[in-house]
Amino acid sequence: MSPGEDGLIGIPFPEHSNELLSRLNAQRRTGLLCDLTLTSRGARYPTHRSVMAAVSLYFRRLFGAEEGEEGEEGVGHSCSVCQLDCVSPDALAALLEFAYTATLTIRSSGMREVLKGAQLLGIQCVADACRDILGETETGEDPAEEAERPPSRRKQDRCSVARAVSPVRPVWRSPTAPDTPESGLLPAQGPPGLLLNGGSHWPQEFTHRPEDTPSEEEESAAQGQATPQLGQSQGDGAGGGATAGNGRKRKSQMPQQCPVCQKIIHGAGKLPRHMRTHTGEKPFQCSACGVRFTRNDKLKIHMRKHTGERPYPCPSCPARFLHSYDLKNHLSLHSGDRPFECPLCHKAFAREDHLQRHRKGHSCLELRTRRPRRPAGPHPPGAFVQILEGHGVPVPLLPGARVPYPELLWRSVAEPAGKAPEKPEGGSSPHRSASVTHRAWDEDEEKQDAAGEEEE
DNA sequence: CTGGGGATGGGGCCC
DNA sequence: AGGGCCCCATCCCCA
Repeated sequence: MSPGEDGLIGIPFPEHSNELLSRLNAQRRTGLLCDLTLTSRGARYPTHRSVMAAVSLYFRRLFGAEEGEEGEEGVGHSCSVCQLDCVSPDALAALLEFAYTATLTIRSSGMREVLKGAQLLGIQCVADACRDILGETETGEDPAEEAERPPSRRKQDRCSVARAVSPVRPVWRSPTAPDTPESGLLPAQGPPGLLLNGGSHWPQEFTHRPEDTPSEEEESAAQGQATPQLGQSQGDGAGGGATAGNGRKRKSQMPQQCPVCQKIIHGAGKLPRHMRTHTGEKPFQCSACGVRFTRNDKLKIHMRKHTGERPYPCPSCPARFLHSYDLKNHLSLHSGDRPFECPLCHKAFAREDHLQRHRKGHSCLELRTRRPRRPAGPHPPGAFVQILEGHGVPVPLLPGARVPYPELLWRSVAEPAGKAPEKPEGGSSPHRSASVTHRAWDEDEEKQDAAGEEEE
């Protein structure tokens, strides 16, 4: 195609932020490029000013990185060590870990210290998470501002203005004045809580994730709320009628938001289970081999290895399985069913994940020049986007391969209106997705046909 | 590259 | 409300 002058093309790299953070964390661990050392009661933590300023309102103020303060000479320019004895070493370590990994890993017993540290440093989402877990509510909430918050952006609630007023002042040391702790290096108005007076621009800014790109979780949450009747389709049509037919009728009540990742967890009592994915806690230990699990139902299945129990026998052969879904997969072998067809090369798979793998890899390089007019099999939504994603961007089309409306493809990538590939809309049961996806497919097909006819 | 088994995490139903 | 149990989707690993 001729990119020419018809506008900008935005190619998203979803992994970039993770990789960036990961590399920054590696730099922190090795001390590379660290220009700030935090200390607490003798413990020293090398870190990066820019990261701390990005995650902490306190440091942002301190370094003059707050919006509109660029002109000022932030105190941080002359400081390389920040003594934070008011925050316990463990809490400080946890907060730093959070800053560089977006995951807070702490013991329950240390929660209060972390909360205190998060309040002091103006790391509001952590403070909120700790408060949630501790069952506390933030004091001094301004009902007026609360009412102003758009209800659809709950995530921002986590980033509300820090109002915690702390009497504790961190102590600064500078290489030039190592022994003059409070030598005017503190922000004029002290700790972050004191600095703030309800500045309304701050909640938007203070977040750990890009604001404009809806997260997976948000999307799924939004989807769940917008179309609850679709969300229950999980057991409806999973290939071959594996379900007993009674179906799962409705979302369970009480969806809860994870204070760490903001994901909406559905089902009463499921949040603690989810939280263990963040904390890494594995309270369920196998008495036979000592392997630990985050969930007791997983331990129970694990125990089948020791007992030799394989409760899912294949009716057609002697095979027995540990899991019901293994049997389900296995049964498709007997039936010969291959309901998952690659829309590019039409190769069929018995398992959806195998199709996904096939499409993600480079195994499917054969682009059809013309699709069947009304495909019999299911076709995932955003198939064209996946053409691009499957082969990297930009697309190294095979010689002779023809893609009508290439700009359409680019636009699909640049403006992923429906977050195409990760999770096929409305689940992935082939029968269900067929009805959902045919529309998108047909639209594309019409355009494609039109283009094709033009060429002909 | 594909087939197959296993692991992990989320959701629904039930108690 | 919390937890047990089950099913599901997805990912990883190995042959």
